[in-house]
Amino acid sequence: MGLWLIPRPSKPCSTRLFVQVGLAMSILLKLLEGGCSSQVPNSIASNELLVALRKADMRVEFKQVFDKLRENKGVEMDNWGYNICIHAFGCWGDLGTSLSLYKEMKDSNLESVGPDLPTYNSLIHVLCLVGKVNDALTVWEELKGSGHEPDAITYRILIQGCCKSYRIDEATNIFSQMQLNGYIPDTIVYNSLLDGLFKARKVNDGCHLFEKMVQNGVRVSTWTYNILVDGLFKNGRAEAAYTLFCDLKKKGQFVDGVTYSIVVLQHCKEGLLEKALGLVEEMERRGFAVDLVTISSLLIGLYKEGRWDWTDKLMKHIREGNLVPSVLKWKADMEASMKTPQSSRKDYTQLFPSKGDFSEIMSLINSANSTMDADLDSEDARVKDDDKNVSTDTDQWSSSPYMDQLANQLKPIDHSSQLFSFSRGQRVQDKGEGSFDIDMVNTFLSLFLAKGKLSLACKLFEIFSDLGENPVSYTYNSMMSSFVKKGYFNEAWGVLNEMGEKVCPTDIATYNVIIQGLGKMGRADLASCVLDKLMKQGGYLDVVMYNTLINALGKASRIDEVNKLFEQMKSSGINPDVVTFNTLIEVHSKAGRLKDAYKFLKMMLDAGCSPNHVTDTTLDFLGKEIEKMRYQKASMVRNKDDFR
DNA sequence: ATAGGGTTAG
Repeated sequence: MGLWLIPRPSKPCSTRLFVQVGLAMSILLKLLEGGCSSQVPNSIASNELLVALRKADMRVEFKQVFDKLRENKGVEMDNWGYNICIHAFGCWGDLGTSLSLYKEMKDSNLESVGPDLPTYNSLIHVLCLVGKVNDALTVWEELKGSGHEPDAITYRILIQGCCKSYRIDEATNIFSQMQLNGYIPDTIVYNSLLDGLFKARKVNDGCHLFEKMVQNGVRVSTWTYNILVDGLFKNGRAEAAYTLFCDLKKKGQFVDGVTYSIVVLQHCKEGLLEKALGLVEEMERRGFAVDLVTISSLLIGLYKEGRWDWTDKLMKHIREGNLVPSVLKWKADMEASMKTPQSSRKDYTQLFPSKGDFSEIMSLINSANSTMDADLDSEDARVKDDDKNVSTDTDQWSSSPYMDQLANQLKPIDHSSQLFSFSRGQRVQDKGEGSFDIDMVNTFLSLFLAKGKLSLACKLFEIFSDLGENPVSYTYNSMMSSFVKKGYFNEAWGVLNEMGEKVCPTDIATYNVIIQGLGKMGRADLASCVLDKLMKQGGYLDVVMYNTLINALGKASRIDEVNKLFEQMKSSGINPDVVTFNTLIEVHSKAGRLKDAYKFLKMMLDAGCSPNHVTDTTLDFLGKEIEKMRYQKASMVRNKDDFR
């Protein structure tokens, strides 16, 4: 008892819910034990409980009930039960269990048990969640030809999966198919696609979709406007975004705490701290919660401008709740811990045992290799399976042979095949005072790192590791990124190593840092190697990844590859942004391809992408190069004249 | 179920 009464910090769930779910669970377990006379729970009761446990993110308890049910004392799992479990295990990253449950459903002797459309929807969802969007799409294709009609849920899951993995053209395509098949996309589907378009830097398409949404009479929500405001800001349309924000405020609708948070962040980024604080005061006045995310933006803004004294102002503004006081207390505690020289380790270089040179990267590449080989093996297996099906002609008809194949090729414990998932770090609300909350650690880490205070960052890392807190991928990524920036490659690979040992899920940012590191080490060859494997495994590239790669290749004077990658970027449905263009202009200027550099400048302006201060410095350089070139040409002409 | 912070360019 008591185990499930401890609230999981990841979701803002009420303690009451935990108590209720916990009670329900203890009753059900009692019934299953046969401890309560002859009462036997039915499947509906257990399914309801499983759903509740999943929603409350109570993994351990879910597994407990699941295991009990599987001991097969009285309750048979029905289709609904299977579908709930497939979905739940997938949500928690356990693709293996989901797939074996599917297999079990197929092999079941019970007439009433077998995969149905909800099963396939769950499986497709799970594949998308663990980042295997290619597999999800294959299953979907097979499903369409097997007599199963995809429903609105199938379409929603696929569109969301494609958007999150930057397969924006696929997403748009499925969106049209959905409408052709008579389904009217709802607010959620529109919002998902809208966000995907903005994240892929397709501002015009995004705005167009929004207009279409309004024209078609689809209900727009606060989320829609938040996506729009954020999307405009991030795509260089700050003025339009701010105007929209003000209009919405005037109308007094479609504004919430997140809307303010978005605008506050942008102000902080532009160094407009007073305006940001003014907005915080306003949101407080209007009763919107100033949460940890907003406070993080403010803290980073304040610190970058060196204005710690303004935290008093923060205190004044955010009276409600004890978030600011506890954040400040957190900061004080942290600073106190940093002063005490309890460290046995002398300096940060000893923090991460550097196991040397390229071996980690090579093993990374090798592991990518082996999973690729496994895929090839399974490809063979598939061919063989097909042969078998034809020759033996058993009644092994399946809605999705590919799904069966995925389930069959499964190893008992299969974490290796997972590339990276879309799950971001867990959000911690408020663990109480004096605790080192990972989100705060991450915020302060990036503060220190941004100021180049590596040793402070390492100290913090050390303190909270010693406290037994678990770093998340973000923590590792930002540490690695800073080491790479400073040229401490061994330390960076050390972090990568530690990350692997802690089985911390890698995300796309991890790969971004690796590529960045390889580029800085002058190993663009390895960078494109990593990229290659990534693509072959069905991984995806985001805007940052393309930009990092273009930079790495450019610095290595691999201009042809740069241009190839730029084409690939566009054809895969991702629009270049300011960073892309700035990088392209710089790289081409430095390579002496001044005409090309100019071409990209023109392309940038034509695309409606406004230059920023980085563009200015790059153009200065380009201008000087052009000047030099003219001078050289002129002197060449002079020389020729002299010769005559 | 869908949105906001902390990782890319000079």
